[in-house]
Amino acid sequence: MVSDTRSYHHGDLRSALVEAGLRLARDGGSQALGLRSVTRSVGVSPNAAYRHFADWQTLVLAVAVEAQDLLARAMRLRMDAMADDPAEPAEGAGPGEPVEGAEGAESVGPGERALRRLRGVGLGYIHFALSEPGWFELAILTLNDPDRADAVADRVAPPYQLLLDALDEAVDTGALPARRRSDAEWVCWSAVHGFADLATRGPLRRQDRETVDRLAEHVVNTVIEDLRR
Amino acid sequence: MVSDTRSYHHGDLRSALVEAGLRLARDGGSQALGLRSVTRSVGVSPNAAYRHFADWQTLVLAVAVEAQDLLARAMRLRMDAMADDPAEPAEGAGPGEPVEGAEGAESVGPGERALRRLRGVGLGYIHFALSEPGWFELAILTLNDPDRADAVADRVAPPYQLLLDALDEAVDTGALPARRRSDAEWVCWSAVHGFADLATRGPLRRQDRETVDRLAEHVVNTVIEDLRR
DNA sequence: TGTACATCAGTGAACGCGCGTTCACTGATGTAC
DNA sequence: TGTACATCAGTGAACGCGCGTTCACTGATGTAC
Repeated sequence: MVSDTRSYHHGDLRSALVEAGLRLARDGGSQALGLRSVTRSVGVSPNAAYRHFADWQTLVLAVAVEAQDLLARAMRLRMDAMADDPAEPAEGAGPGEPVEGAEGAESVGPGERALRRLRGVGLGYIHFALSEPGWFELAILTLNDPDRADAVADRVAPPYQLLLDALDEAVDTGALPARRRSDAEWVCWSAVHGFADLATRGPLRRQDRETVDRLAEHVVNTVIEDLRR
Repeated sequence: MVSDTRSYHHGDLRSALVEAGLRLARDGGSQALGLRSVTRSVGVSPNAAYRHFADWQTLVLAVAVEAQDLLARAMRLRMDAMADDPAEPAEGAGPGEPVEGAEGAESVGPGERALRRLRGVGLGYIHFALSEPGWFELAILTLNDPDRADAVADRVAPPYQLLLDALDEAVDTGALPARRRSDAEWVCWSAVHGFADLATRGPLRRQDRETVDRLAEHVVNTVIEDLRR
């Protein structure tokens, strides 16, 4: 994206490959991420990729990390939007507008804000999965190769970090009883991730968006409300 | 499995292929289910499969249905075992022994029984996923082909039916407030399925079994307990 | 009870395809003197 | 300021592989008369 001078040397092939991978995966998921299809999409010979990645898996991993960051970004947007206004922002997950103070413009307390951000974590996760199933699949992808997987597994996934932070914030503000904090992330993550999977690949996959959105809110609200008791 | 006379005609090639598929998928998941690998494993030429299946996807679907039944079977075993004894049965998911009245031999009320069976649904699902990840992957597999997927999607999945029944039973016995019944299956299924996915493919995948079991019980108990309020 | 013949359930060879990877290479870039 | 040369970042062709599927076939089975 830097050099427009199409020369023999590409300029920044590495980023170009990752970007192309992201573009392909958006429609076709991880399946679309062939080494040949990615290089073809950039307009470069297949083996050119080996100048920048040790092998095919490394390339896929690099794209997956990017997808994880996109997921985290979408979640953050949703969290911020919900903190200021409990009503859902107009449009889904992508790089959309944050919807400046729509109607309920009176400020809310820190506890309520924390709860809203916690809901935003879950709904952001789910809505990203629904809006960008290809990227979502990639973001949660784990490769089978035991050694390889650790390369990504060892970094704390940004989406996960957002959940942890939101839970801590909820405890700090008194919105969540401290005794309920322990292992709460697994209850939340399980419910939200499970719903996302059911809604994208599972039996809810063909339900109309409205029903799915309603159920998503029901699941997220139920889990969070119950956690507070 | 019927004819031992290894003749030119196989006898029951269809079942033999499905069984071989199950055997291969147990170790290698859906990835191991190639048309060639399955026929090879039976000792038959690749195209012989076309006498019994329209194409490769149909074969995979037949094996997936079988895996779904295995999952349901394991869940039923766990449900029955837990109904009589809240302690976990000695061994996991497979065709194990039901563990006849271990220690707490006094009978329990129908409400408590219903709750235990509901817990059994969740824990049976999770433990099957942990013990037989290959089969589990296949059981929840959905093919991308839009027309094709319906063939399996249209049947009510036995594991799902077990959940619905257990929830209804819990309401009937008064163990679960009727007002909480609506959409409860999605809360339960999301949490349990999500945990199973996190534990088999996700970040919990390398945790020791003990920790995972503890978390599994925590998640299942939390969701069910909270549902009762 | 025996024979002719249709049907069934497999075989063997080949199809085209796309994959990840390796090899020897060459054009472009930048640095030392 | 110009030239020699090492290094870098690509190319083009080929590798072996395994895949799902199709073709014409043949051996086995069972049924009608």
